[in-house]
Order: sequence, then structure tokens, then C-alpha cells
Amino acid sequence: MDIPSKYEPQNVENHWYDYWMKHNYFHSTPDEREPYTIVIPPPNVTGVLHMGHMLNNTIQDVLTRRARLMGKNACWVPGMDHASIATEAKVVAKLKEQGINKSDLTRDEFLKHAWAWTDEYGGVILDQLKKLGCSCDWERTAFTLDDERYASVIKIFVDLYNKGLIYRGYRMVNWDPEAQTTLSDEEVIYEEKQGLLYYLEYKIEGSDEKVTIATTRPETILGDTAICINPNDDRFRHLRGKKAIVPICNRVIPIIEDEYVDIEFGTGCLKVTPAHDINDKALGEKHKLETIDIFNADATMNSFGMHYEGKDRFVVRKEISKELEENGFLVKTEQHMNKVGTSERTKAVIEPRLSDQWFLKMEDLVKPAIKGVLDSDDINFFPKKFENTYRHWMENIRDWNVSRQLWWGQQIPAYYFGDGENDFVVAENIEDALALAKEKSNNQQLTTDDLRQDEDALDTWFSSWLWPMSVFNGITDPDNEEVNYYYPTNDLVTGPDIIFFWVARMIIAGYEFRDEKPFKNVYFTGLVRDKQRRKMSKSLGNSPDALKLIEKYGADGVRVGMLLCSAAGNDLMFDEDLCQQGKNFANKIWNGFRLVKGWEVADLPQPEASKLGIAWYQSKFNQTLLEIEDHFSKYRISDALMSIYKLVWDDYSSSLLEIIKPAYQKPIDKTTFDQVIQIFEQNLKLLHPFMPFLTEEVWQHIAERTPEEALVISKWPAVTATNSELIAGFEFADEVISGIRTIRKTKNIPMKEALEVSVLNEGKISEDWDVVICKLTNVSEISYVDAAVDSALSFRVKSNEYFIPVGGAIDVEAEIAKIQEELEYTKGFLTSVQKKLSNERFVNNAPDQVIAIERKKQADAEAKIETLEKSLVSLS
RNA sequence: GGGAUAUUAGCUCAGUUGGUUUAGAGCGCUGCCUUGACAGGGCAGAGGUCACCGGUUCGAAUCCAGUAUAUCCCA
Repeated sequence: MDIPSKYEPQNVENHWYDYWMKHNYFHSTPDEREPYTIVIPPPNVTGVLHMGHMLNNTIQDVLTRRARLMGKNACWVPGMDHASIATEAKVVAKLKEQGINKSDLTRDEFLKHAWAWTDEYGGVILDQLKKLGCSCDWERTAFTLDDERYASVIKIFVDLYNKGLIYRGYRMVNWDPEAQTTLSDEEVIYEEKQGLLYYLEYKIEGSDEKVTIATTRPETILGDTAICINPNDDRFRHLRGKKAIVPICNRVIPIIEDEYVDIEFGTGCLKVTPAHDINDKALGEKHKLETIDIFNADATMNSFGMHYEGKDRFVVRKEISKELEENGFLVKTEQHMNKVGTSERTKAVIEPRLSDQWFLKMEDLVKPAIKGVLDSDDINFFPKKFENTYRHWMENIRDWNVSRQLWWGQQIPAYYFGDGENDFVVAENIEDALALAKEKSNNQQLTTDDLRQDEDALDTWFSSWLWPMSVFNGITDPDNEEVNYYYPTNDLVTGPDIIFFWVARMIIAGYEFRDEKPFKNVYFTGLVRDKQRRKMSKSLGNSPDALKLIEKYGADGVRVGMLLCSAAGNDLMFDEDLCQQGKNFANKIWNGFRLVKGWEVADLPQPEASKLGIAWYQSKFNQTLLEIEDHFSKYRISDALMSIYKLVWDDYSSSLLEIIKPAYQKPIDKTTFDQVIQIFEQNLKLLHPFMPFLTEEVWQHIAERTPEEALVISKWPAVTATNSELIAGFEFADEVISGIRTIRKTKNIPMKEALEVSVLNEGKISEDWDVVICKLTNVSEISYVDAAVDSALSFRVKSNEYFIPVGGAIDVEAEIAKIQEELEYTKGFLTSVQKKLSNERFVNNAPDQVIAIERKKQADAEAKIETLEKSLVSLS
């Protein structure tokens, strides 16, 4: 059989993915086994795979595949998010290219376009996840806007409304003038921007006096309805009760007093624009001021903007400051750092805007969710530090604005039957609404034609917060077999950036609607950054193309590369070199298999070295398996991978294979061969969750396998007893091997030339390992001596001393120097140990075990010093 | 402005209730190695006053207080 020396992932990955799909290994249905469930954080339907997804989904796949191997009924539910703002923006842009304006379309027409767009371009990301190897149950693919999820959302909205938790309010909201919709507080990003602080003079009515105010937004003066001073500020005492005149529009406005004004800031005097600032709104309500909205929905000026009508606010800012300056109202400007809210999606500067919106009362809803995470073990966060973030938000929660002025989403099921503020009903469908409306209005003549449904759609998160339930139809059919079996789910893997948007809200929803947590553990991954610590983003162009990476390094290589640098919760600095490391590892495993496969097997007795080596490896494997289980239990995925990496590379490839390797072109005994194959298969099982493609490929190369014997559904190794004596024995032997190799190096003795080694066995070390040492260092014989050997190079391991006679003169000076250096170190070490032991308080207070360790250290060091001193004597 | 988290080798990170040698790993770096699994490899080696300043303790990278710096969240 001819196996290529390099592993070529491109040739095998699609093949095995198809094989897995064909045999339906990823599909899950409820059965007797313990379920293991993950719901995917649904990527945006518009999305393409980026580094964040790759990390996130690799971790989910590792967890899912491991659970499957452990005999659990693993179910990883995939899906997508309709991402109302982002998707609607894309569809609007696409239509614009075709010369179609959204405003010319009806809602139904627009939605038709949006669905067409979704069907054509959406969901690319799901195919990309397959390339990455994700073992999702694709038959369960859900969409936050499909019929089932739509119905769930509507049902929940009505339920919450009927519980009195949803209300309609005229509130100041974050308005995105570009998308022309409301944003929740969480969707606003504050950025520091250098701006100007304008000092403006207002005339005082009926006098020549003037008052100077400072503002960052001169264009809003046309909406001013008051000037505010601090009652404790003596500088403005004379203005009390007077009125001021707004420049340009010459409106007369009152001068009010309120302690809200910061005396130190600007001039200590504030203009009040209730329609365009949240604080001014509060002042306006308190002092019963008029509210004048001067903007259109796209943040251009309306008729209150006078000759600026139709112009954008930023254009107006420039122009009006010029006009103010020309007319002597502008005193001066100053540089000023300003925090400006911008839209997460469109990057537009947010306008505070008053409008009718739907809100969800959060105060009582959060209570069980706080308890579930913080005051009990119901839900665990990994890493734990994010519990603080969670607490902070939950304890300061504000009502959730759930309405969006968009069409792409679930339409709010509120139906208006009149023009009064409360002339509406909320119902799951128009028939129910009509019945309710008849009752509420006392008008039996109403028909469905008299009802008008609210135009707004719901926030996307109002559908994704139901995800762990809705994917199992748990809302429309709350007692169905699937939701009872799979819910609550086990693990959620997501980024800490959506802890409020999504994680917290799912927890709230879980307790509210099913009286049960949505998941047991939340694993927060870090954000993927580039080497310069910058966030990866499309606009920076610093995000590598995920598919190209897979093409270049193989999915397994990329998976390993991502995981190697991703300690839980820490941001990870992605470096393409790590994928190379992953690819190299794949190749190493491949060659570890190729070597064994190339051996000719014969019916021979098993050599001692092989027997010992295999026994040792089995213990080492078991020890590592324990480590791995421990890492997994703490969600230390990258540590688990590193343990396997070292096991396979160092212990299996570098040590075990070298120990059992037959002489060149000689056959191997069958016992060893069978054992090493079995060992290799166990390795593959540990590797499979991390590197599914390569491992399945090798697994199927080892033997013909039926579909029932595929690696993907094999059995995770069980922990057995570890023989620590074997492990310690090898560690010692390894040090001896290293010593011999070092001498070979320094003296340039080629590996081909056999050496003879003598040992002064002060430490009474077992001879068992000598066969292994000889094989790995090409030593013909290890002889035991009673005294130091003359004219030989030496090295020491613990209190044992090893001698290698070499041809030619020994540099005695150099040998002495080397020993003296070692002696000095050991003496220094001994001193530090003795210091501890001679300290009475240490001996009295430290636990016995610690003292025993220290005494052992002392004895070892003393023995070593004795050995070293003897060597010195014999050399001089 | 308020809060959280961090600061350990060139880089990325471990270091679990203070005590397993005088602090570890992976990568990188340096040197040597071309026939026989793998140069995508092997072997060996260098590299750190654990941010700083105090304190608690028999003992501190680890606990406490302060300082500096960085990142994130909130306003």
C-alpha cells in the first residue's frame, strides 16, 4: 500500500462529511440515552463565516462530538437569525440599486422581496459551517422568522401583554436616522468624538441684558423651550423669573431654575430642548415645558427649522453657527470631547427622539434569572468573572423597548379600532382581536376591516430570547416529547458581547415561560483580535477569509489553530501561524500512522523494550485522559487539546514509536503491532472532537469499517488505573537518554556509532529501563561499576552518575568546571531547603506532608552533592 | 465619572484552598543533524527580581492596602 508522506486535507474532508451525512450520524431523536443538547447562537441570515463564528462553532462541535462519543444522545440544533435591521438594510439597498424605493412598496410587497433575498443569499453560512466540520443536526435547522418561531413570538407577546408586562409608551428612544428605526440601549455604541462647544448669547426679554449658554448642538436652538439656571448660582440671581429670546426664531422662552444644572460646566447656564435630549425631556416634564420636535425621521430639519428645512442636522450645525456668528450671537467656540451614541448596525449618529413604542417591564422578570445564576448553581458561567457583568446589568435593568420601525420581523399583534390612546387590543390573530375589540369598544358592529394592525415589528432579540425553547416547538406545544427531552439544554457557547442582548434574556425567558433554566452552562469565548490586538472587523479588513484558511490549512488545522490560542474568556490574538501548527500536527499524526502501517508483521517474540514501552504508554495515556477529563469539566478546551497534543507528539510519536520501532527493514512482532494499533485507535478517539476529518480518515485506513464502526460514533476511552511507578521509571530513563544524547552532541559522535555506558548506581535505580535507554541512544551495553570511571565524560541524574568513555583526551578542566557549576546550584538549593527546615516555626506549623517533601528534597540534594564531590575528587 | 478584569520568558498563556526542587507550557529564537514515518521532521540550548511600593505569614507569583498601565462594561 502506498500512502503519501503528506496529509492532504482537501482530498478527504468533503468525502467524510458526505459520509457522515449519508449515515445520518448527526441526527438525533429522543430515546433512552441521556440527552446532550446545544443550540447554536444563530448567525445572521446575511452573515458569512468569520473568525468569531469559527472559534465559537469549533468549540460547540468539540463538545458535541465528545458527548456523542461518550454515548450521549447529542443534539446540536443549527439555525439562523433574521437580523431585522441588518437584513432590512441590505434588502433596501438592493432594491435601491434596482431603482425601487421602500416607501413605494406595501408591506407585503417589501416582504416578498425580503424573502426572495433571503432564499437567494441567506444561509450561506450554514454551508460554511459544514466545511468546518460542524456536526449539527441539519434536519432541525430553524430560522427566527419561520412560521413556528413567528407563532411562538406572537404567542409570547400576547401572553406578556395579558400579564400586564407589556405597555405602550411615548418615550424618548434611540433613533437611528439612517435605518429609521428605534434601537435598544444595548445597540447604541458610544464613541468619543472631538467636537466644539458653542457659547451662544440669548437676549433677555424687555432689557439689554444677555445670557450666555454653552451647547454642543447649536442646530437644536430652534427647539429650545427654556433656559435653565441653578438656583444656588448667585451669578444668575438677577435672571430669576425673566424670559429669554431664542436667536433666529425669536421665540420667547422662560428661564427656569433647577439643581440639575452643573455650575462648573460651560457657563453654568443651560438651554433646554425637551424633544432632543433625554435630560432636557426630564426637565421639560418637571417644569411643564412645551416640546418642539424640529427633526424629520431622517434627521433633517422639519418646518420648525425655518429656512433650514430639509437640510441634515450636521449641515445645519455648520450653517447655523455661521449665521449666529454673523448676527453676533456666537461668543466663542471651544474644543470639546463628546461621547456620541452611534448605531451598532449602521454607524449613524443616534438621535434621541420621542415616539410611541412598546415596552416590556423587566423589574419582576429578572428576579428568577438573577437567582438562577448568582444565588444558586442552576446555571454556571465559564469563566465565572462574567457573573459580575451579568449582575451589574440585571440589577440596573431598564424596561426593554421591543418595537422597531421595520417590516422584516414579527409584526406587533396589536390592533387599533379607533383613534383614542387606548383604542387597541392585543391578540394572536385578527379574529380574536375582533372579538376583543367589540368588547372593549362596546361596538358589536366592528368588522375586521375596521381593525388596523400596528405597523411596527418586534426587536430581533424578542425572537432569539426564546430560541432554546422555540427550536423544539416548546412554546406553541409546551408539553411535546422533544422539548421535554432536550430542554433544558446543556451548554451554550457564545461571546461575552451578547451577554445582555441574548444570554440574560434567554435566562429570563426560560424561567418565565417554562419555569426552568434554558441551559446548564454558559461558556464565553473571547473576541477574536488580530496580532495588533485590534478587533477583527470587515471595515478594518483585518479578518482573514475563513474559507481560504480552511482551504489552505484544512478544517482540522484551522480548528486546532483557533483552539490553541483560546483560553476561556480571554480575547484571542489570532495568528495564522497557529493554523500552520495545526496543519503540522495533522501531518504528524498522519505519519505516526504511516510508519506503523508500513511495518511487516511477523510471528516473533515481543522484545522487552516494546513490552515495557507499551505498558508505560498505557499508563501515560490514562494519566493524560484524567487530565483531559478535568480540563473538559472546567471548559478548558485549549488545555485539553494541549494535553492531547503532547501525548500524541511527545509520548506516542517521539517516545513509544521509537521504543518499538523494528530495525530497518526488519519485521515487527505481532503482539507489539496489535497493541500499538489499539493504542493508536485510542489516540484517535481523543483527537476526534478536535480533528474530526483527519481522524476519521486514518481510522478508516486502519481497517475496513462498517458504518456502525465509524469513528464518529465510536466509544470514548474509559479511565483505568495508572501505574505511577512506570511513569516515574520512564521519566528517569528519559533523563538518562537526554544525558547520553547531549554527550553525543558535544563530542560530535554520530548516532551510528554505538557507545558503552557505565553507571554508578547510587540511587539503586532498577535496570528494567536499560533496554529502552540502549535502543533510543544506540548504546551497546550499560555496565554497573563501583567507582568512577577514568577518562570518561560523565553526567548525573539524581544521585546516579553515568560515564561514557570517549576516544581521545578528556578536557579535565571543562569536566571539573561543569561539575562545579552543578555543585554550586545544588548547594544553593540545599541551603534554601535547610533554611526552611531549621526554622522551628516552619517545622511546627507546616503540614506534615509539606515537611516530608522538604526532607525528601534535602536528602536528594545531599546525595547529589556527595556524588558530585566524589566525581571532583576522582577527576583531580 | 462609576464598575469589572488583568499585568508571569520575544509572543500567547498555565500556575487550581499560600508550601511538589531556585516558576512551567506551546510557539518563536540559537546551534547541530540530508539516506530508513514525518525538514510540515529530529536533538540540544538560551531566555523570567512573576508591573511597582508597602503589609500579613514560618513561607507570597498566589492573600491585603496603595500606585502605575492596559482592556472591557456601564453612565
